[in-house]
Amino acid sequence: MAERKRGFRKSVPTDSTSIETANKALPDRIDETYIVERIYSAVMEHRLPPAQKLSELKLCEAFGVGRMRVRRALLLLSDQGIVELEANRGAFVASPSPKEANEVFDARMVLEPAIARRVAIEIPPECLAMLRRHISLEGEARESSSGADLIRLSGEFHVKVALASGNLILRRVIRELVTRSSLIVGLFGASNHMDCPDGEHSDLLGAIERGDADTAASLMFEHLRKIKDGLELAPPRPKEGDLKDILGLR
Amino acid sequence: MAERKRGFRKSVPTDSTSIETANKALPDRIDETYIVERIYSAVMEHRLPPAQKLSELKLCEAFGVGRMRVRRALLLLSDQGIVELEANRGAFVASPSPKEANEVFDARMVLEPAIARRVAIEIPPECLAMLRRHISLEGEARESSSGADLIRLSGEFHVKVALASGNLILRRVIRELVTRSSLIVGLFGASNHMDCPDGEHSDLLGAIERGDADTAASLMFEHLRKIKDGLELAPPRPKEGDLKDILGLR
DNA sequence: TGTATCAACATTGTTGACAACTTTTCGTTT
DNA sequence: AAACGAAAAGTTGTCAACAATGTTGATACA
Repeated sequence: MAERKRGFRKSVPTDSTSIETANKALPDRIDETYIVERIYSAVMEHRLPPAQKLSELKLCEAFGVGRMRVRRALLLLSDQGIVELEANRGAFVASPSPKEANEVFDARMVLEPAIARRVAIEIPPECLAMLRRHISLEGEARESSSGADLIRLSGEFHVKVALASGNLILRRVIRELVTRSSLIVGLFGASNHMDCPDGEHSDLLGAIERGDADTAASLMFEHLRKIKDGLELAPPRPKEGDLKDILGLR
Repeated sequence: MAERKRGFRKSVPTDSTSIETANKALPDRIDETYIVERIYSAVMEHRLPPAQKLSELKLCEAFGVGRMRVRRALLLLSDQGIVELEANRGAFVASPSPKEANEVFDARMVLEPAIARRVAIEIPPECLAMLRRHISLEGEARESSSGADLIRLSGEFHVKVALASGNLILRRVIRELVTRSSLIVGLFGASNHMDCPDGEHSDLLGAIERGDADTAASLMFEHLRKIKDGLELAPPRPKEGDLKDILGLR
């Protein structure tokens, strides 16, 4: 995760459990990481749609910082596949191709079961409690049918599972993939949008709780497979310059 | 891809700790990623030691670019834990604490067995061949006792295993961790430096080849554990402000 | 000799101006 | 009216000067 030591920042909410939901107190010193966090959150909550233009000027105004900070934040985001930088054209929220979408879920299906297994083997009690609380939050959001919250919470669950390993590197990796998944679901999510099917998080946590590593891993795998299968990734939609393909030439 | 090749390659002053070994052809347009790649390589080959200062000016001269490019590259590297930025003091090659070292190997021991398992289940023949060739290169380096090569090759093997999954995200994650491991081995590597014990890569590849996923995963795990156990992580060497601990105060 | 202080120097952080490029607008032509 | 092209406007990329901070070395003093 590389927490850089930037001078002395007092109370940057780099917090690790709650993932920066919304209007929080501004840190007294805004640096790249803060901007990155906010854009991360916006993407997770589907408030920033894929391909959305991210104008430097507007971001400068929004955050009240100079262009340099914004450009650095965008560079970091682009390195993580959340944003795409096009030379002389600017930054856009990433709009993953079906191929990339496949790659993201493929990676998740390799990595997350392993993390679930590890967490099932050894999890601190307070993390168990945290995950349980989180699931009940998901339930509430489902009841009150507050879609935005549910979307965010569904993704955050996976991040928190990774966090329960106590390893911030794992958390970082999963967070990146979950955020990209959020874009993917926004693009290819089927009409019957069952993002994270109801009881599955709960089942997974149950396996973790009783230390059943194999089951935890396999539940995680199946859970991800289900989400992926719920996507409509069929037509490898053209991305750029593939007009000939569309028209059947070539 | 490669458009035009202009011949304005700037002369490389080859500073004392030459980051530029000038083996490779320079791209006609140097961007952040190129600089990042070169520093990655230098770290992997132990040509850049931990805590080495990375002066902006020297990097500018070395790569023949403006300060902006260098600063962007350093930002990316710091985000990946390869470089540490200290406000108003500049960039230094990261010098992981024992705690961070633990975290890196911990993450690897979770992720890489899962990748090995996946690769064992399905690997393209040409990747098998590539891995086999790689191992024979390692053998040669071991014979001719060319230490630098062996160090680099040992790390690269793990990256290539990840690459054999066909998933570039996995490759990227592992590459980052392997590079950080390279720093860690440089710092904590025991006197009897058996970086990647002789036959283990070969054994692992054998399991992969015959599709024995469980064995592949467990060999990878044991392999990493052995490397980690070979480190001397015992005394949580102070990093900052822990002077009191050293002096027994507090 | 060793330590504290301060000034000169060196490096990094930031800002603003300008250049390069893209997009939009608008007038002209077919 | 549609298509084309050129000027205008807007955005991004680059650079250099300046400000802020850290480092070094010299001098004074105990």
